[in-house]
Amino acid sequence: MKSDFSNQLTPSQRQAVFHGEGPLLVIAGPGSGKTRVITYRIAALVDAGISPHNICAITFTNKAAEEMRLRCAGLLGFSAPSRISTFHSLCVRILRQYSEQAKVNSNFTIFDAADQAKCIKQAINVCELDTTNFSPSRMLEAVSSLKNRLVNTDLMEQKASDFFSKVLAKIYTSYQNILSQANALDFDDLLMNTAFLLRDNPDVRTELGNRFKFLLIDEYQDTNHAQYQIAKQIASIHNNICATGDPDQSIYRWRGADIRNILAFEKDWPNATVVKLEENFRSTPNILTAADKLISNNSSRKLKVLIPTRPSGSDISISCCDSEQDEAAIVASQIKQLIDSGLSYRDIAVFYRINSASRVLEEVFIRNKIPYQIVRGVEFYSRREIRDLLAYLKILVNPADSLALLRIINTPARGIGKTTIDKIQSFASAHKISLYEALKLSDKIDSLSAGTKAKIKVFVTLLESFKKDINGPVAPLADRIFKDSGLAVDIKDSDELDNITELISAAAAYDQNAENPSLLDYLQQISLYTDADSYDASGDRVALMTLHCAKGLEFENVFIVGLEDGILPHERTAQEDDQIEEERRLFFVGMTRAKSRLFISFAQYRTIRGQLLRSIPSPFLYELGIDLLQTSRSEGLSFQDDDSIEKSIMPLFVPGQKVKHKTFGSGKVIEFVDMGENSIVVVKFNSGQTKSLMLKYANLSII
DNA sequence: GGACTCTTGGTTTTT
DNA sequence: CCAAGAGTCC
Repeated sequence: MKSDFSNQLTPSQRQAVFHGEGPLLVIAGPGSGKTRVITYRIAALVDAGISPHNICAITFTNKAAEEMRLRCAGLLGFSAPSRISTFHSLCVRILRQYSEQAKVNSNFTIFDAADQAKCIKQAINVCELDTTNFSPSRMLEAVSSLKNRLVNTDLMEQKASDFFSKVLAKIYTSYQNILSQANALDFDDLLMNTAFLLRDNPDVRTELGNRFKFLLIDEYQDTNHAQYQIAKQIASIHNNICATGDPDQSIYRWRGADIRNILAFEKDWPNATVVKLEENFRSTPNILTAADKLISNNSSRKLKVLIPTRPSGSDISISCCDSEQDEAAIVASQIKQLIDSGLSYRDIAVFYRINSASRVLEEVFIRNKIPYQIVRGVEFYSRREIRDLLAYLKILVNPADSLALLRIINTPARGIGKTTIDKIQSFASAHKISLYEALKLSDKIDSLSAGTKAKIKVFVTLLESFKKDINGPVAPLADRIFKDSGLAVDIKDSDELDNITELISAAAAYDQNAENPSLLDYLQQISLYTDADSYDASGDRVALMTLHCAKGLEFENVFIVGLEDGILPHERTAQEDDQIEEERRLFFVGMTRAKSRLFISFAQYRTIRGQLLRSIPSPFLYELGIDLLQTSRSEGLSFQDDDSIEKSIMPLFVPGQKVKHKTFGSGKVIEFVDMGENSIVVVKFNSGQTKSLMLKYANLSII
């Protein structure tokens, strides 16, 4: 078998694939065949006599895991599968298996963002605080960051010294209480609890270390502290850890990812072998050169070169558009040209910084009959009708999940309204029982009328009647609940019905394919599933997605839209240099997805929250080392040739010149980019902010 | 109890 | 601009 693929690999790839025991770090640039190396490494290990059961590979997304599983099965000839999954998925399985030591109930519900939002609001209320001063999203972010850094509530309460930390500790504790009452874990809990489980139980650590004798982790640059600890604990038993990643592609710092994990790998594993994969098999030199110029503006990085292996290709196209509608139309027409030249829609992707940017593209694509597919974050499972049906399933598995119960107690309407629910809730908290138990005991709640009690009884009987089927396949149960609960009658439009049908057929597929199918496992797995995982490359459609979603993918032709200051880099990141660097990496990731052609565009006006605002090209554009004016002209787009008027003002804005701006105050010119009428002045204001301003609109005065 | 209107506030990226 | 929540009316 070795000979089967060793000749398909470069020397450094071969070194990584056939590396035996001991820690291994693969620093791999974009398009270097990193995923392929991991896949082959698994095969090579099996070839060398390691049982597939003893291999654990961790990918960044479910989609990546699925693909790797398929490829491995191909290489290994469908022998027993290795454990290939995301960190979260792995943790769910570990927590279920060692629920006792981890101090959780194995039938826990996984709370998603919407559930979390409800819980944090409740927690803020319980603490008698105001959600205007302590905004739910901010507090949730803070709690999440604590968990990612493995700070539990006890530790936080000890450590909290200042006012904000004390408040946060209080909210954190009551948030955790609410979750534990519902027998629920959020995404971060999955990691934190697993990390603690491993830390506090040497037996479990040894057992898992022996089970997963080889641990491979992809996208190591985007692991957070909790994930880092989990990996370290498991691998500490045998040192057979293989991490792969690219510090230049770290784009999840905001989610707790700690780039230091990959930078410090050699310190953590002193005898580590380091393999660099610098050859790029994906993109043309034109694209790589520009991407390299861009990323070299980042100061905190491990120097790495991109070695092109492909022949030279087309220039990068940069389009200056009037508005976002104009931009979408230009993208559409460029796509049509590509199609006319014989390419397929499936070879084209459009990337944007923020999800909301997809709307105008969709509208224009529909008008122009361009088939497309939006690869979005979570969408499908957050649809109302889907959540309703899933809530029925959840309450069957985990009766403590009051959030699910509250969702369906009167959906479809069955005459159990707010007043009744309030009464049941106070009964439940008075007797320290769950909402569902209180429902069952509704006879004992004196304040309820006989009619209401009867309605509750019908509802409880309905749920109980579903319970006898929870050990069977999921799809028939879901179908039965949909019909018998009355949800089916409530369905208004055909889209909703389509979604339900899709859910049920997905459940049927689960019943068929899962290793150990059960309703509990199904619910826990789909909680980790996102629409990004549902990207289907088989359809002949243009893929639309955020730059974050684009990670790990590649396309012949890539469009990146909205290269404007405030969008990419996003204005919320404009404050700190390291955040700007992450935005730059994000753009770098987007660019390096392109194999043959790269189209970049920006609009001069953009409607933001209903307001038409003037926008300025992204400072990143000037870092690409491309003559913007020339490129744009060659595209025949809206750059104007007549720049004679502005030329005369130009020499005034040389670097170092002090200027004054109406809103930003005074500052110093750092850079002047001569683009005639569209010239840009980069000014560092005394406030500390650096802004790129369009000369003709900025109304700068010389001081 | 439920449907409707009005107001307010919030606006990045996702496992 | 949009979504969520409060408030109002039947």
